[in-house]
Amino acid sequence: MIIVLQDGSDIPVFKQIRNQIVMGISDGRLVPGEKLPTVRALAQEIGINSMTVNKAYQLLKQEGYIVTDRRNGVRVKESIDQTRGLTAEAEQELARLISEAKVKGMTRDDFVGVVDRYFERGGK
Amino acid sequence: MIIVLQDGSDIPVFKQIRNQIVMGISDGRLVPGEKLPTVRALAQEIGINSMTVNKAYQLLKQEGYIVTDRRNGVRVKESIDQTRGLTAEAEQELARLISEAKVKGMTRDDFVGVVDRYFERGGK
Amino acid sequence: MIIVLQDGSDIPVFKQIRNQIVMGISDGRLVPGEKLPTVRALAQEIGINSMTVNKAYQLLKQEGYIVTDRRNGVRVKESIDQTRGLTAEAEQELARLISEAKVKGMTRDDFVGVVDRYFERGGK
Amino acid sequence: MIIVLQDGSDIPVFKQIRNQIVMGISDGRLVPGEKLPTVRALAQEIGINSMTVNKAYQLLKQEGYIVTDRRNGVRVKESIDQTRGLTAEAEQELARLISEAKVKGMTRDDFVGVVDRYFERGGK
DNA sequence: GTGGTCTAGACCACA
DNA sequence: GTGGTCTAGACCACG
Repeated sequence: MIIVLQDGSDIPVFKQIRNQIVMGISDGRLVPGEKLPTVRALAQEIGINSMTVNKAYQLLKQEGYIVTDRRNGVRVKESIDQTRGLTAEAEQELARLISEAKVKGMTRDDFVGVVDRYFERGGK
Repeated sequence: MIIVLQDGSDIPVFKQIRNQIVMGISDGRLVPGEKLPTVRALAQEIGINSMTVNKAYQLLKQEGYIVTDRRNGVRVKESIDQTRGLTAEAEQELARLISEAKVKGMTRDDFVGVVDRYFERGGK
Repeated sequence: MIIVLQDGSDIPVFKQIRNQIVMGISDGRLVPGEKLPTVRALAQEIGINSMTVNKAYQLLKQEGYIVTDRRNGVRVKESIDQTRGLTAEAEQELARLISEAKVKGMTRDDFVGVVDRYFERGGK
Repeated sequence: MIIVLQDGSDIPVFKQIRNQIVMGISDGRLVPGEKLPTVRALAQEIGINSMTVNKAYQLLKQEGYIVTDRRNGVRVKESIDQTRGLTAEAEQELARLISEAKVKGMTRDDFVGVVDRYFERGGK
């Protein structure tokens, strides 16, 4: 799996990495148990400092998406918690996106159309 | 309309103001043509630096949500562009939220349920 | 409030800082809303790098003990979640401590005696 | 007695082994004089490097929980020191756990309730 | 060789 | 001036 960083983005690099890995898991490009690149390898591959990669991995670990282990390196967690709900933070973001959609005249069906487009993407 | 700042939020204050005004327009608490408080008045009301309010207004103006006028002060724009589409940035954020929902086991219908909950809120 | 680092400890510095601040809140030496030293100030005071202090503050923020804000600096959170329960991790540690106590012949009352000694310490 | 390693734990493997053996002695699953598996046997059983098992055994020996003997292999010590006290390190950890409990609103009785739950477990 | 920690510097957006 | 991010290097315990 390839990580692509946006250059002038206001999203910090470590969060871009985190986001892309979560999306990779979501759409099946990364499968449970799969080994991720080592901190150093990924850092070199995308040309950044290894502490930044480490920060991304720490975040993913804390969120329960991966496990890190000196023996096995870094792996996608076998069983990710199926809470079937958004975090409060994510829901708030969604509410904002919906507000912005409405203000530009999008109907509920317009919006759900976009949702469906992304929902059908990738694994399952 | 009342602006409420979250204390320890990681969202910058100027963006919180901007977001709340957009949401106010979206749900009808602010109507086209309605006069907004002056920079100084709003700054004092919520107890922050007026530079910060100014920044929020500049952003809203640039995004086409409000118009400023030396005579009339700041008003909600009469005709906000009805592009009926999300910005590329917003769509990318939505894609990320959907990924996170999927990875936690939410189905398309679960997600659309949340969308509907927010869509029915407020004006229109 | 003074932070004292143990030199040869196997507990990382950032965690020592985190622990001492939590204990400070617990025994009333730090009160809700109280301002903590800035990242740089604390770093200089205890003679370590500011990134290490930052790491400690990030952890405390994530755990809900403090709020950080560009306007106000760092403050003890006003309302810390009163879950009235230990984390799974903490409970596991306690279980281990109890095992070690039992194996050395401590009775339940011996152990509760030690608990009481610490429980009565500091603000309620 | 079966040793189970936690996959993504931040506790080093050798310490996990040490802890589980101490807990085994504490709750009676291992009795004084009982023979433990050889380093090599245990290493193979749980699928790790024998250096790691060796490290755990060395630690247990140094702490006075087991004795090693060229003829008899490794055995649980017949008479473990009944100091009836916690090590300074353990007491410090307990103090920290109590702080964290208090800060989350646990009362002394709440905490002692958890202690009792674990104290009644297993032998004695 | 791995992840984890720490340092000494630097730059940035925010307020 | 504040927190937040990032770099380039280093050291450590673990396995």
